[in-house]
Amino acid sequence: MSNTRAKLIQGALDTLRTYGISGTSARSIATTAGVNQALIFYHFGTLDQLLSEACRHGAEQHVAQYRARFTQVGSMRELLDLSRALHADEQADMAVLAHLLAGARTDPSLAPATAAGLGLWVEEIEGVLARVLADTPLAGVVDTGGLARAVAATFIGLELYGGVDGEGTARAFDALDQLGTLVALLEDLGPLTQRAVRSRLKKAGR
Amino acid sequence: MSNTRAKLIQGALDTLRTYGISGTSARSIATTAGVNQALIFYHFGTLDQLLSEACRHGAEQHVAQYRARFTQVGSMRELLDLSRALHADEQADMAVLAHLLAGARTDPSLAPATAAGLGLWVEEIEGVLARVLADTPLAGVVDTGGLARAVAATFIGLELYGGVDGEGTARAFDALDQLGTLVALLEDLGPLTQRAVRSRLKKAGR
DNA sequence: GTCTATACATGGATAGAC
DNA sequence: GTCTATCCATGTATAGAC
Repeated sequence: MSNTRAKLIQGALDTLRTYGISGTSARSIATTAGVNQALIFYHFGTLDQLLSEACRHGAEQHVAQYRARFTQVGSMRELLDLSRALHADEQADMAVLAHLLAGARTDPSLAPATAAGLGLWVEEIEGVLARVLADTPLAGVVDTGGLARAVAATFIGLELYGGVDGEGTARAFDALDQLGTLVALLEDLGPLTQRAVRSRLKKAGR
Repeated sequence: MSNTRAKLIQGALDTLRTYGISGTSARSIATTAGVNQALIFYHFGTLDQLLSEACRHGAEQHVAQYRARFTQVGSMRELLDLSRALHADEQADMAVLAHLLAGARTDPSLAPATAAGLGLWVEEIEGVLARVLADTPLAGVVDTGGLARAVAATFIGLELYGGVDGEGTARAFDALDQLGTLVALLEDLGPLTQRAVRSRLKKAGR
Protein backbone atom coordinates (compact mmCIF):
# COMPACT_ATOMS: atom_id res chain seq x y z
CA MET A 1 0.00 0.00 0.00
CA SER A 2 1.21 3.45 -0.90
CA ASN A 3 2.84 5.43 1.87
CA THR A 4 0.66 8.46 1.25
CA ARG A 5 -2.52 6.44 1.55
CA ALA A 6 -1.39 5.11 4.91
CA LYS A 7 -0.47 8.58 6.13
CA LEU A 8 -3.85 9.94 5.11
CA ILE A 9 -5.76 7.13 6.79
CA GLN A 10 -3.79 7.60 10.01
CA GLY A 11 -4.22 11.37 9.71
CA ALA A 12 -7.97 10.99 9.33
CA LEU A 13 -8.18 8.83 12.46
CA ASP A 14 -6.02 11.21 14.49
CA THR A 15 -8.00 14.24 13.33
CA LEU A 16 -11.36 12.65 14.16
CA ARG A 17 -10.17 11.64 17.61
CA THR A 18 -8.62 15.01 18.38
CA TYR A 19 -10.95 17.55 16.79
CA GLY A 20 -14.19 15.65 16.41
CA ILE A 21 -16.36 15.40 13.33
CA SER A 22 -16.94 19.13 13.00
CA GLY A 23 -13.20 19.82 13.15
CA THR A 24 -12.45 17.25 10.50
CA SER A 25 -11.96 18.52 6.94
CA ALA A 26 -9.83 17.64 3.97
CA ARG A 27 -7.46 20.44 4.92
CA SER A 28 -7.18 19.55 8.60
CA ILE A 29 -6.55 15.89 7.78
CA ALA A 30 -3.90 16.79 5.22
CA THR A 31 -2.15 19.02 7.74
CA THR A 32 -2.18 16.29 10.39
CA ALA A 33 -0.90 13.77 7.89
CA GLY A 34 1.78 16.14 6.61
CA VAL A 35 0.56 15.65 3.08
CA ASN A 36 -0.78 17.85 0.32
CA GLN A 37 -4.53 18.35 0.50
CA ALA A 38 -5.20 17.54 -3.14
CA LEU A 39 -3.85 14.01 -2.62
CA ILE A 40 -6.93 13.08 -0.64
CA PHE A 41 -8.99 13.35 -3.81
CA TYR A 42 -6.40 11.67 -5.97
CA HIS A 43 -6.22 8.62 -3.67
CA PHE A 44 -9.75 8.40 -2.31
CA GLY A 45 -11.98 10.34 -4.67
CA THR A 46 -14.03 12.03 -1.98
CA LEU A 47 -13.58 12.89 1.67
CA ASP A 48 -16.38 10.47 2.66
CA GLN A 49 -14.49 7.60 1.13
CA LEU A 50 -11.32 8.45 3.01
CA LEU A 51 -13.27 8.58 6.25
CA SER A 52 -15.02 5.31 5.46
CA GLU A 53 -11.79 3.52 4.65
CA ALA A 54 -10.12 4.98 7.73
CA CYS A 55 -13.01 3.75 9.83
CA ARG A 56 -12.78 0.20 8.51
CA HIS A 57 -9.01 0.11 8.78
CA GLY A 58 -8.92 1.63 12.27
CA ALA A 59 -11.51 -0.78 13.64
CA GLU A 60 -9.80 -3.81 12.09
CA GLN A 61 -6.43 -2.76 13.44
CA HIS A 62 -7.57 -2.06 16.96
CA VAL A 63 -9.84 -5.05 17.28
CA ALA A 64 -7.00 -7.28 16.08
CA GLN A 65 -4.69 -5.60 18.56
CA TYR A 66 -7.02 -6.42 21.43
CA ARG A 67 -8.17 -9.84 20.26
CA ALA A 68 -5.61 -11.74 22.31
CA ARG A 69 -6.73 -9.95 25.45
CA PHE A 70 -10.37 -10.54 24.63
CA THR A 71 -9.87 -14.26 24.31
CA GLN A 72 -8.00 -14.38 27.62
CA VAL A 73 -10.96 -12.97 29.50
CA GLY A 74 -12.61 -15.71 31.53
CA SER A 75 -14.47 -13.83 34.25
CA MET A 76 -16.58 -10.75 34.80
CA ARG A 77 -13.76 -9.15 36.75
CA GLU A 78 -11.30 -9.59 33.90
CA LEU A 79 -13.83 -8.16 31.47
CA LEU A 80 -14.18 -5.05 33.61
CA ASP A 81 -10.41 -4.66 33.76
CA LEU A 82 -10.19 -4.91 29.99
CA SER A 83 -12.90 -2.25 29.63
CA ARG A 84 -10.88 0.15 31.75
CA ALA A 85 -7.78 -0.55 29.68
CA LEU A 86 -9.69 0.05 26.47
CA HIS A 87 -10.97 3.37 27.68
CA ALA A 88 -7.54 4.43 28.95
CA ASP A 89 -5.96 3.67 25.56
CA GLU A 90 -5.33 7.02 23.93
CA GLN A 91 -5.27 5.44 20.51
CA ALA A 92 -8.54 3.67 21.10
CA ASP A 93 -10.98 3.61 18.32
CA MET A 94 -14.26 4.24 20.14
CA ALA A 95 -13.94 8.03 20.00
CA VAL A 96 -13.46 7.84 16.24
CA LEU A 97 -16.58 5.73 15.89
CA ALA A 98 -18.53 8.11 18.11
CA HIS A 99 -17.74 11.06 15.86
CA LEU A 100 -18.45 9.11 12.70
CA LEU A 101 -21.82 8.10 14.14
CA ALA A 102 -22.56 11.77 14.67
CA GLY A 103 -21.40 12.61 11.15
CA ALA A 104 -23.49 9.86 9.60
CA ARG A 105 -26.62 11.88 10.34
CA THR A 106 -25.61 14.50 7.76
CA ASP A 107 -23.73 12.21 5.46
CA PRO A 108 -25.50 8.85 5.19
CA SER A 109 -22.66 7.47 3.07
CA LEU A 110 -20.68 7.21 6.31
CA ALA A 111 -23.24 4.90 7.89
CA PRO A 112 -22.22 1.54 6.35
CA ALA A 113 -18.56 1.82 7.29
CA THR A 114 -19.40 3.05 10.77
CA ALA A 115 -21.88 0.26 11.39
CA ALA A 116 -19.34 -2.25 10.11
CA GLY A 117 -16.54 -0.88 12.30
CA LEU A 118 -18.74 -0.94 15.36
CA GLY A 119 -19.85 -4.42 14.34
CA LEU A 120 -16.31 -5.73 14.70
CA TRP A 121 -16.22 -4.56 18.31
CA VAL A 122 -19.69 -5.92 18.99
CA GLU A 123 -18.66 -9.34 17.66
CA GLU A 124 -15.66 -9.43 19.95
CA ILE A 125 -17.62 -8.28 22.99
CA GLU A 126 -20.35 -10.77 22.29
CA GLY A 127 -17.87 -13.64 22.22
CA VAL A 128 -16.56 -12.67 25.63
CA LEU A 129 -20.02 -12.17 27.11
CA ALA A 130 -21.20 -15.55 25.86
CA ARG A 131 -18.20 -17.14 27.54
CA VAL A 132 -18.35 -15.20 30.80
CA LEU A 133 -22.10 -15.45 31.23
CA ALA A 134 -22.16 -19.16 30.39
CA ASP A 135 -21.51 -20.06 34.03
CA THR A 136 -24.24 -17.79 35.35
CA PRO A 137 -28.03 -18.03 35.46
CA LEU A 138 -28.10 -15.33 32.79
CA ALA A 139 -27.04 -17.82 30.13
CA GLY A 140 -29.91 -18.51 27.79
CA VAL A 141 -31.98 -15.77 29.38
CA VAL A 142 -30.19 -12.70 28.08
CA ASP A 143 -29.45 -12.10 24.39
CA THR A 144 -25.66 -11.75 24.34
CA GLY A 145 -25.74 -10.04 20.94
CA GLY A 146 -28.09 -7.37 22.22
CA LEU A 147 -26.11 -6.96 25.39
CA ALA A 148 -22.88 -6.59 23.39
CA ARG A 149 -24.50 -3.79 21.40
CA ALA A 150 -25.59 -2.08 24.61
CA VAL A 151 -22.07 -2.35 26.00
CA ALA A 152 -20.60 -0.87 22.83
CA ALA A 153 -23.13 1.97 22.92
CA THR A 154 -22.19 2.69 26.52
CA PHE A 155 -18.56 2.99 25.47
CA ILE A 156 -19.53 5.39 22.70
CA GLY A 157 -21.52 7.53 25.10
CA LEU A 158 -18.82 7.56 27.76
CA GLU A 159 -16.22 8.55 25.18
CA LEU A 160 -18.27 11.62 24.23
CA TYR A 161 -19.21 12.40 27.81
CA GLY A 162 -15.52 12.27 28.75
CA GLY A 163 -14.96 15.27 26.49
CA VAL A 164 -17.02 17.58 28.69
CA ASP A 165 -16.75 15.95 32.13
CA GLY A 166 -13.75 13.77 32.80
CA GLU A 167 -14.45 13.37 36.50
CA GLY A 168 -18.06 12.35 35.93
CA THR A 169 -16.92 9.79 33.40
CA ALA A 170 -14.49 8.29 35.90
CA ARG A 171 -17.32 7.99 38.41
CA ALA A 172 -19.47 6.27 35.78
CA PHE A 173 -16.76 3.68 35.17
CA ASP A 174 -16.39 3.05 38.89
CA ALA A 175 -20.13 2.52 39.24
CA LEU A 176 -20.19 0.07 36.35
CA ASP A 177 -17.39 -1.76 38.09
CA GLN A 178 -19.53 -2.07 41.18
CA LEU A 179 -22.51 -3.22 39.18
CA GLY A 180 -20.32 -5.74 37.40
CA THR A 181 -19.40 -7.14 40.77
CA LEU A 182 -23.02 -8.12 41.20
CA VAL A 183 -22.94 -10.19 38.03
CA ALA A 184 -19.56 -11.60 39.08
CA LEU A 185 -21.20 -12.94 42.24
CA LEU A 186 -23.48 -15.06 40.08
CA GLU A 187 -20.43 -16.98 38.92
CA ASP A 188 -19.86 -18.26 42.45
CA LEU A 189 -23.34 -19.54 43.19
CA GLY A 190 -23.84 -23.22 43.96
CA PRO A 191 -25.71 -25.26 41.35
CA LEU A 192 -28.88 -25.30 43.42
CA THR A 193 -29.02 -21.53 43.80
CA GLN A 194 -28.10 -21.16 40.13
CA ARG A 195 -31.16 -23.09 39.10
CA ALA A 196 -33.39 -21.19 41.48
CA VAL A 197 -32.22 -17.80 40.17
CA ARG A 198 -32.49 -18.94 36.58
CA SER A 199 -36.05 -20.12 36.94
CA ARG A 200 -37.05 -16.87 38.57
CA LEU A 201 -35.35 -14.91 35.81
CA LYS A 202 -37.19 -16.84 33.13
CA LYS A 203 -40.45 -16.40 34.91
CA ALA A 204 -39.96 -12.66 35.36
CA GLY A 205 -38.47 -12.13 31.90
CA ARG A 206 -40.47 -10.48 29.20
CA MET B 1 -39.82 36.23 25.57
CA SER B 2 -39.72 37.34 21.96
CA ASN B 3 -41.41 35.10 19.46
CA THR B 4 -38.39 35.05 17.17
CA ARG B 5 -36.09 33.95 19.97
CA ALA B 6 -38.41 31.05 20.74
CA LYS B 7 -38.63 30.06 17.09
CA LEU B 8 -34.86 30.08 16.76
CA ILE B 9 -34.33 28.00 19.89
CA GLN B 10 -36.85 25.45 18.72
CA GLY B 11 -35.35 25.55 15.23
CA ALA B 12 -31.90 24.89 16.64
CA LEU B 13 -33.14 21.87 18.59
CA ASP B 14 -35.01 20.46 15.60
CA THR B 15 -32.03 20.97 13.30
CA LEU B 16 -29.59 19.29 15.70
CA ARG B 17 -31.90 16.34 16.14
CA THR B 18 -32.61 15.94 12.45
CA TYR B 19 -29.33 16.76 10.71
CA GLY B 20 -26.76 16.30 13.47
CA ILE B 21 -23.99 18.68 14.47
CA SER B 22 -22.34 18.75 11.07
CA GLY B 23 -25.63 19.61 9.37
CA THR B 24 -26.34 22.42 11.81
CA SER B 25 -25.48 25.94 10.65
CA ALA B 26 -26.90 29.41 11.04
CA ARG B 27 -28.54 29.05 7.66
CA SER B 28 -30.05 25.62 8.24
CA ILE B 29 -31.42 26.66 11.63
CA ALA B 30 -32.94 29.83 10.19
CA THR B 31 -34.60 27.83 7.42
CA THR B 32 -36.03 25.33 9.89
CA ALA B 33 -37.27 28.13 12.11
CA GLY B 34 -38.73 30.06 9.15
CA VAL B 35 -36.81 33.13 10.16
CA ASN B 36 -34.21 35.36 8.59
CA GLN B 37 -30.67 34.16 9.12
CA ALA B 38 -29.31 37.51 10.30
CA LEU B 39 -31.68 37.44 13.28
CA ILE B 40 -29.62 34.71 14.92
CA PHE B 41 -26.80 37.19 15.41
CA TYR B 42 -29.09 40.01 16.44
CA HIS B 43 -30.70 37.90 19.18
CA PHE B 44 -27.86 35.64 20.28
CA GLY B 45 -24.63 37.26 19.15
CA THR B 46 -22.99 34.06 17.94
CA LEU B 47 -24.13 30.65 16.79
CA ASP B 48 -22.49 29.00 19.82
CA GLN B 49 -24.63 31.05 22.14
CA LEU B 50 -27.82 30.10 20.36
CA LEU B 51 -26.83 26.43 20.58
CA SER B 52 -25.92 26.79 24.25
CA GLU B 53 -29.19 28.49 25.12
CA ALA B 54 -31.14 25.95 23.09
CA CYS B 55 -29.39 23.17 24.94
CA ARG B 56 -30.23 24.57 28.36
CA HIS B 57 -33.79 25.35 27.40
CA GLY B 58 -34.38 21.99 25.74
CA ALA B 59 -33.03 20.02 28.69
CA GLU B 60 -35.02 22.05 31.21
CA GLN B 61 -38.23 21.64 29.21
CA HIS B 62 -37.93 17.93 28.66
CA VAL B 63 -36.73 17.07 32.14
CA ALA B 64 -39.63 19.05 33.57
CA GLN B 65 -41.99 17.26 31.19
CA TYR B 66 -40.82 13.88 32.45
CA ARG B 67 -40.37 14.77 36.12
CA ALA B 68 -43.79 13.53 37.16
CA ARG B 69 -43.15 10.17 35.55
CA PHE B 70 -39.71 9.97 37.15
CA THR B 71 -41.12 10.51 40.62
CA GLN B 72 -43.76 7.84 40.04
CA VAL B 73 -41.13 5.18 39.39
CA GLY B 74 -40.91 2.84 42.35
CA SER B 75 -39.39 -0.32 40.92
CA MET B 76 -36.76 -1.47 38.49
CA ARG B 77 -39.44 -2.63 36.08
CA GLU B 78 -41.08 0.78 36.00
CA LEU B 79 -37.71 2.41 35.44
CA LEU B 80 -37.11 0.17 32.43
CA ASP B 81 -40.51 1.06 31.03
CA LEU B 82 -39.77 4.75 31.39
CA SER B 83 -36.45 4.29 29.61
CA ARG B 84 -38.21 2.77 26.64
CA ALA B 85 -40.73 5.61 26.58
CA LEU B 86 -37.93 8.17 26.69
CA HIS B 87 -36.18 6.57 23.78
CA ALA B 88 -39.38 6.28 21.76
CA ASP B 89 -40.14 9.98 22.25
CA GLU B 90 -39.34 11.65 18.94
CA GLN B 91 -38.93 14.99 20.62
CA ALA B 92 -36.54 13.57 23.16
CA ASP B 93 -33.57 15.59 24.07
CA MET B 94 -30.85 12.92 24.24
CA ALA B 95 -30.06 13.06 20.52
CA VAL B 96 -29.56 16.82 20.78
CA LEU B 97 -27.17 16.34 23.68
CA ALA B 98 -25.31 13.62 21.80
CA HIS B 99 -24.61 15.93 18.87
CA LEU B 100 -23.63 18.82 21.10
CA LEU B 101 -21.20 16.53 22.91
CA ALA B 102 -19.65 15.72 19.55
CA GLY B 103 -19.54 19.42 18.63
CA ALA B 104 -17.94 20.39 21.92
CA ARG B 105 -14.69 18.79 20.79
CA THR B 106 -14.21 21.51 18.16
CA ASP B 107 -15.96 24.29 19.98
CA PRO B 108 -15.21 24.11 23.71
CA SER B 109 -17.63 26.96 24.38
CA LEU B 110 -20.40 24.39 23.91
CA ALA B 111 -19.10 22.20 26.73
CA PRO B 112 -20.55 24.04 29.75
CA ALA B 113 -24.11 24.14 28.45
CA THR B 114 -23.93 20.53 27.30
CA ALA B 115 -22.57 19.32 30.61
CA ALA B 116 -25.27 21.30 32.41
CA GLY B 117 -28.05 19.93 30.22
CA LEU B 118 -26.86 16.39 30.69
CA GLY B 119 -26.53 17.14 34.39
CA LEU B 120 -30.27 17.78 34.66
CA TRP B 121 -30.98 14.31 33.32
CA VAL B 122 -28.34 12.74 35.53
CA GLU B 123 -29.85 14.39 38.60
CA GLU B 124 -33.27 13.00 37.76
CA ILE B 125 -31.97 9.51 37.00
CA GLU B 126 -29.93 9.51 40.19
CA GLY B 127 -32.98 10.31 42.28
CA VAL B 128 -34.86 7.37 40.82
CA LEU B 129 -31.92 4.99 41.19
CA ALA B 130 -31.42 5.94 44.81
CA ARG B 131 -35.07 5.20 45.46
CA VAL B 132 -35.28 1.98 43.46
CA LEU B 133 -32.00 0.53 44.69
CA ALA B 134 -32.72 1.40 48.32
CA ASP B 135 -34.56 -1.88 48.81
CA THR B 136 -31.76 -3.96 47.28
CA PRO B 137 -28.36 -5.07 48.53
CA LEU B 138 -26.83 -2.59 46.11
CA ALA B 139 -27.78 0.32 48.36
CA GLY B 140 -24.70 1.82 49.92
CA VAL B 141 -22.47 -0.36 47.77
CA VAL B 142 -22.92 1.30 44.39
CA ASP B 143 -22.46 5.04 43.80
CA THR B 144 -25.84 6.12 42.44
CA GLY B 145 -24.37 9.33 41.01
CA GLY B 146 -21.83 7.39 39.01
CA LEU B 147 -24.41 4.87 37.92
CA ALA B 148 -26.76 7.66 36.80
CA ARG B 149 -23.95 9.06 34.64
CA ALA B 150 -23.34 5.65 33.13
CA VAL B 151 -27.04 5.28 32.36
CA ALA B 152 -27.14 8.70 30.70
CA ALA B 153 -24.05 7.85 28.65
CA THR B 154 -25.69 4.64 27.51
CA PHE B 155 -28.67 6.63 26.30
CA ILE B 156 -26.37 8.99 24.40
CA GLY B 157 -24.59 6.08 22.76
CA LEU B 158 -27.79 4.27 21.86
CA GLU B 159 -29.23 7.44 20.34
CA LEU B 160 -26.24 7.73 18.00
CA TYR B 161 -26.13 4.02 17.30
CA GLY B 162 -29.80 4.13 16.37
CA GLY B 163 -28.89 6.41 13.46
CA VAL B 164 -26.95 3.66 11.69
CA ASP B 165 -28.58 0.47 12.98
CA GLY B 166 -32.14 0.68 14.25
CA GLU B 167 -32.60 -3.03 14.61
CA GLY B 168 -29.39 -3.47 16.57
CA THR B 169 -30.46 -0.68 18.88
CA ALA B 170 -33.78 -2.39 19.53
CA ARG B 171 -31.94 -5.56 20.45
CA ALA B 172 -29.71 -3.60 22.82
CA PHE B 173 -32.77 -2.20 24.62
CA ASP B 174 -34.27 -5.66 24.94
CA ALA B 175 -31.05 -7.01 26.42
CA LEU B 176 -30.88 -4.19 28.96
CA ASP B 177 -34.44 -5.06 29.87
CA GLN B 178 -33.38 -8.62 30.57
CA LEU B 179 -30.39 -7.48 32.60
CA GLY B 180 -32.63 -5.13 34.54
CA THR B 181 -34.76 -8.07 35.45
CA LEU B 182 -31.80 -9.45 37.36
CA VAL B 183 -31.60 -6.33 39.47
CA ALA B 184 -35.36 -6.39 39.86
CA LEU B 185 -35.07 -9.83 41.44
CA LEU B 186 -32.96 -8.32 44.20
CA GLU B 187 -36.00 -6.33 45.30
CA ASP B 188 -37.80 -9.53 46.21
CA LEU B 189 -35.14 -11.15 48.35
CA GLY B 190 -35.88 -11.92 51.97
CA PRO B 191 -34.02 -9.87 54.59
CA LEU B 192 -31.65 -12.70 55.36
CA THR B 193 -30.60 -13.22 51.75
CA GLN B 194 -30.36 -9.45 51.35
CA ARG B 195 -27.75 -9.24 54.06
CA ALA B 196 -25.81 -12.20 52.70
CA VAL B 197 -25.63 -10.72 49.20
CA ARG B 198 -24.75 -7.32 50.56
CA SER B 199 -21.85 -8.58 52.62
CA ARG B 200 -20.49 -10.53 49.70
CA LEU B 201 -20.79 -7.46 47.49
CA LYS B 202 -18.90 -5.33 49.96
CA LYS B 203 -16.23 -7.95 50.34
CA ALA B 204 -15.80 -8.33 46.59
CA GLY B 205 -16.14 -4.60 45.84
CA ARG B 206 -13.07 -2.61 44.93
C1' DG C 1 -36.87 44.10 15.20
C1' DT C 2 -36.46 42.63 10.60
C1' DC C 3 -34.82 42.62 5.96
C1' DT C 4 -31.24 42.73 1.91
C1' DA C 5 -26.85 42.76 0.61
C1' DT C 6 -22.38 41.73 1.29
C1' DA C 7 -17.68 41.00 3.36
C1' DC C 8 -14.73 37.46 4.35
C1' DA C 9 -13.15 32.69 5.88
C1' DT C 10 -13.27 27.91 5.20
C1' DG C 11 -14.41 23.74 2.88
C1' DG C 12 -14.76 20.25 -1.15
C1' DA C 13 -13.05 19.42 -5.36
C1' DT C 14 -10.55 20.02 -9.98
C1' DA C 15 -7.01 21.64 -13.67
C1' DG C 16 -2.78 21.46 -15.18
C1' DA C 17 2.33 21.96 -14.48
C1' DC C 18 6.03 19.08 -12.91
C1' DG D 1 2.21 10.65 -7.74
C1' DT D 2 2.68 15.21 -6.14
C1' DC D 3 2.44 20.11 -6.28
C1' DT D 4 0.35 25.02 -7.00
C1' DA D 5 -3.36 27.53 -8.10
C1' DT D 6 -7.96 28.11 -8.41
C1' DC D 7 -13.20 27.46 -8.81
C1' DC D 8 -17.25 27.56 -6.40
C1' DA D 9 -20.40 26.42 -2.59
C1' DT D 10 -21.26 27.12 2.08
C1' DG D 11 -20.54 29.23 6.52
C1' DT D 12 -20.18 33.14 10.10
C1' DA D 13 -20.93 37.60 10.82
C1' DT D 14 -21.82 42.64 9.88
C1' DA D 15 -23.63 47.13 7.63
C1' DG D 16 -27.20 49.67 6.68
C1' DA D 17 -31.93 50.43 4.73
C1' DC D 18 -36.61 49.95 6.36
